[in-house]
Amino acid sequence: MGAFVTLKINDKLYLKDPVETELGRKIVGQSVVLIDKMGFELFTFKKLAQVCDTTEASIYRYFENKHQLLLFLTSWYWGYIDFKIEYGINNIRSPRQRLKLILKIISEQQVNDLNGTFLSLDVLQKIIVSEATKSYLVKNVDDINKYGAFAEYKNLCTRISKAIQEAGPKTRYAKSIASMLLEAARQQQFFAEHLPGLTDIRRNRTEETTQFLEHIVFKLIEE
Amino acid sequence: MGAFVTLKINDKLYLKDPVETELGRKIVGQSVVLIDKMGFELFTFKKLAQVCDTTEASIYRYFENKHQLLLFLTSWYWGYIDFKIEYGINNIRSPRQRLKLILKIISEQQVNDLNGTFLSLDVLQKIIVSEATKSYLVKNVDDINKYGAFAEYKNLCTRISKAIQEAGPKTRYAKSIASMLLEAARQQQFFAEHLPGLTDIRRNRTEETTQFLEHIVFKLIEE
DNA sequence: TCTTAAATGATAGTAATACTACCAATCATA
DNA sequence: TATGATTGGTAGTATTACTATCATTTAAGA
Repeated sequence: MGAFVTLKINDKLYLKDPVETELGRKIVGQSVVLIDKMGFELFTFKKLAQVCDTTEASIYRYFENKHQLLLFLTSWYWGYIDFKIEYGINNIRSPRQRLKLILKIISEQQVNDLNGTFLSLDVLQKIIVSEATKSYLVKNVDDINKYGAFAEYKNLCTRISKAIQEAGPKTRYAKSIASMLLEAARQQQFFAEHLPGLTDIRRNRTEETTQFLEHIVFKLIEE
Repeated sequence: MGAFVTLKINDKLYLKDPVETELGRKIVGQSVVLIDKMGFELFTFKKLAQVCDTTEASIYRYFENKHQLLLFLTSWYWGYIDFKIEYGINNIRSPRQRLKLILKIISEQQVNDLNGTFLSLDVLQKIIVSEATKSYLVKNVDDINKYGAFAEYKNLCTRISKAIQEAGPKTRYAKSIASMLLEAARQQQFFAEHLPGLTDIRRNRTEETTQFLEHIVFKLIEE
């Protein structure tokens, strides 16, 4: 896969499609590195312009502001994960096995299989862990939701919810369980790294997060 | 309870204890209202000074910056919740009933039983839902964690984790389950309000969140 | 009551942020 | 060769996030 993934992203998530141009891809690629380095709060378009050898004005031609860029990045990531799941579960018969694979994909360490693409998946995943919730925890969430800014995330959540229902048709609260798992995957990873007192998962042990998710999901589903 | 709750907060969470002075209490009380109104990103000390009829400089005498204020508010809230749980489960014999009460307290709509106090609990709870994760999702999380900024949250999490162990001694991943529940309580509430496609809980139905948490926790614990 | 220290007010100033506007230069294409 | 799209470069503005200084008020103790 990797090199030939081209995700179509909601065109409200940019002013001008960054994937289409050299500069656009550079902006997106470098933004991931920079946000990872300094955190979203200290990240600015001015600093991004410097590392891209371009100007602030040029970046503003692609994205209205840094929050829109964050929406773009998160949507891209969730779109990628959703694609990976779709591709992966395609030929798996057992609903329980499908669910297992889904949990693995949403919680495992992503290796950079995007050779030749404009962004490195492993760094993107790092910023997803610590910054993705900021994409929706904003005052104008309802406005940006209206034009479909969270479509990729919802798709993914719906897919997981369906997989839960297939593995356990009588399971209650399937949607809530799906979103809880999706959030928990990142959250427990963050806690393991920074607030270890809040989790049983150990640092740099993403496989333990997968195990945790499996453990709870198979107790929650009901046939 | 209410009127006589005096929580001792880590003194690294302020420059000068706001609870001690008239102005300090006004700052804290109004900050909650203002953050609720405009969201944490648009909230500034200048605007806060205006509604408090004071100056920016005076506010900076209490808090280093708005993030420290957020840490203060969240710590105060978790301290309060922890106190409420301690007080509530005191005379309950059954571990399962204790656990039930805990889930209720962390997920139910808080009524403002703090008459005569400087802040309104119901509004504080609203901002906890949408802003609390921002207290730890910052680049310098490790530094602020070192001086105990998250002590109240950890205490609460540990208490819940223990309650889980008491209700189900063989339960695995008790800490992770505790933090997951604590986060899910707010998260599902936020989704119900703003992104209903991600949850089974309906708007303004906090009792459904409680039911959801109960449903899953009693499937997860093992005797 | 006088004195002193603490708390607040008032004002000013600085560096950085988050943009917007404008025009010139380049580049691809018809 | 003309045209339009893309980018560069510069400038400017309002706001943010502070810090510093000094005057005034208030509270508390001798």
